Amino acid sequence: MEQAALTEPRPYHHGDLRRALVEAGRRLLEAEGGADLALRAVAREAGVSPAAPYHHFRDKSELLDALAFEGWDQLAEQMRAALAEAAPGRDRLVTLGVAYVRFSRMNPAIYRVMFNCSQSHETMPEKLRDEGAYRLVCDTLIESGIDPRDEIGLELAAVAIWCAAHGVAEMVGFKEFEPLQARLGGEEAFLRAIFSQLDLFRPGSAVAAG
Amino acid sequence: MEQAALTEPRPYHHGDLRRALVEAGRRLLEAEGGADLALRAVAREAGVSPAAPYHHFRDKSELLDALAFEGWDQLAEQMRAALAEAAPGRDRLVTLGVAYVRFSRMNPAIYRVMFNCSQSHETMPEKLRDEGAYRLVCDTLIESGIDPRDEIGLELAAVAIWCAAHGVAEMVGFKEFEPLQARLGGEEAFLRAIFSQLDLFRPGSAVAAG
DNA sequence: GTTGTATCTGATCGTTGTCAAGATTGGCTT
DNA sequence: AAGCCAATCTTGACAACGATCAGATACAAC
Repeated sequence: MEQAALTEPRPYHHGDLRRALVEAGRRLLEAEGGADLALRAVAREAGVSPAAPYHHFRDKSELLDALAFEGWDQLAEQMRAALAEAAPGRDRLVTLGVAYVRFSRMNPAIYRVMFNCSQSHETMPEKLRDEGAYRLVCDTLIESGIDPRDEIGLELAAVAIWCAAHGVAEMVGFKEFEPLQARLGGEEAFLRAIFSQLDLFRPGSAVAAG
Repeated sequence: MEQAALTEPRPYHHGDLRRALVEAGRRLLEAEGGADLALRAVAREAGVSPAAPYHHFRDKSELLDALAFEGWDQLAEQMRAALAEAAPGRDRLVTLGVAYVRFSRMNPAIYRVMFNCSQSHETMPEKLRDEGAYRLVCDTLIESGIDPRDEIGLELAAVAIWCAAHGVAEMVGFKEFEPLQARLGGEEAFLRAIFSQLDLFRPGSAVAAG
C-alpha cells in the first residue's frame, strides 16, 4: 500500500495525479471489495492529501465514473477475447453472456461501481453503445441471423440479452443456487444452462422472435 | 414530516419504536429515493434520538433488512394481485415479470434496499422462496405446463425468469431505451416485448427447454 | 414501595465528503 | 534571466454520519 508514495519522491506537483488516483482506486477496489470506496482512502493510497482529488474531479462520483469507464473497457475487451476463442458456428451469444457474468464475478467491486454509475446517470456510457460490449452483442446477433434491417427487433433482442446477462450476474452468487450449480457441474455449466433457458441465446430463436 | 413526533405527546417510552422506525424509514424511502437512507434521519423522522434505534436493531443494516422484508411482502402481494387479474390461459409468466418490474419502477428506493439486502446476505430471504414471489413463479411455471417432477428443470427455469426480471428492472429506466419504448407504445408494451424476446416467458417453450 | 430491567437521551469518538485559504511549483511573458 | 500567473497541492475546518457509553427515565415484578 501507498506504493506510489514510496516509489516517487513526491514532488509537490504530482506528474499526472488524475491517472494516479484512478489507478489507486482500482487497486483498492480489487483488494477490498466489501465496503464502498472512500475518496479519502483513494487519496491516501495515492500518497496525497484528502483535498487533492478535487482539482481533478468535481465530485467523488466523478472519480467513480472514471473507474467505471475503465471497467467498461475491460469488460468489452474480455468479451471480445471470449468471442475470439469461441467456436465460430453456434453458441456465440451464450459465450458472450457467460463472459459478461464471469467478468462481474471476478471483479465484483468494479462491476458494482460500473453499474451504480450507469444507474445514477440513468444511462449507459455511449462508448459502450458505440464501440463497446453492447455493440458486440448487436454484431453477434446479426451474425446469428437476425435481420439487421429490423431495427426494432435487433435493439429489442440486444436489450433483452443485456438485461438477462445483468440479472444473472447479480443473482448467480446467491447461496441458494449452490446445490443446483453443483448438480450441473460448476458455475460455467450453470451459467450456460440458465442462458439456454432464455431461448434468445440459442441461434435461430432470435430470428423467429424478431 | 416528524408526523409521529407531533401526533404523539412523546412519552419517554415509545409504544413500539421498532415498528415506528420501520415506518419512518419507509416514509423517507418513498419521499426521497435519491440519496441513501441515513439511520439518523430515520430516528429524526420518528422523533427520537440518534442512539435510540440501537435498542431495536444491532446495526443500520438490520434496519434496512427490516425495510427490505416489508418490501418483499409488498412485492409478492402485487404479483399475486396481477396474476389474479390476468387472463387465465396464456401469458401469465409475462404478467408476473411485468408486475415485478412495475413494482421496482414505482418503488425504486425500496427496491434498491431489497436487493442490496439480498446481495449483502448473498441470499434471498427464505420467506421469498417459501411463500413469496419466487414460489409464485414456480407455481405459474407448473401451471404453464413444465413437469413438476423435473426439479432441476423447474428451478432452472424459475431462476432464469427471476434473473431476467431483475435485469430488466434495473435497465428499463435507461434513457437510451426511451425512443424504443415510445415506438412500442409505452412502458408496459416495452416490457411485454422484452419478456417475449426471452422465450421462456412464452408458455410451451419452458416445457420444450426443460 | 422498592428494585430491577428495558428503553431512551446526551455526549463523544472516529470517519467521511466537501470547501476555503494559504503554500508551492512550473510555465509564459518580457 | 527575472517575474508573474495559474494550476496544483496542503492545511485546517465544517457538517453529517455510524457507532458506543454512561446516565436518566419509565414500566413491571415482587
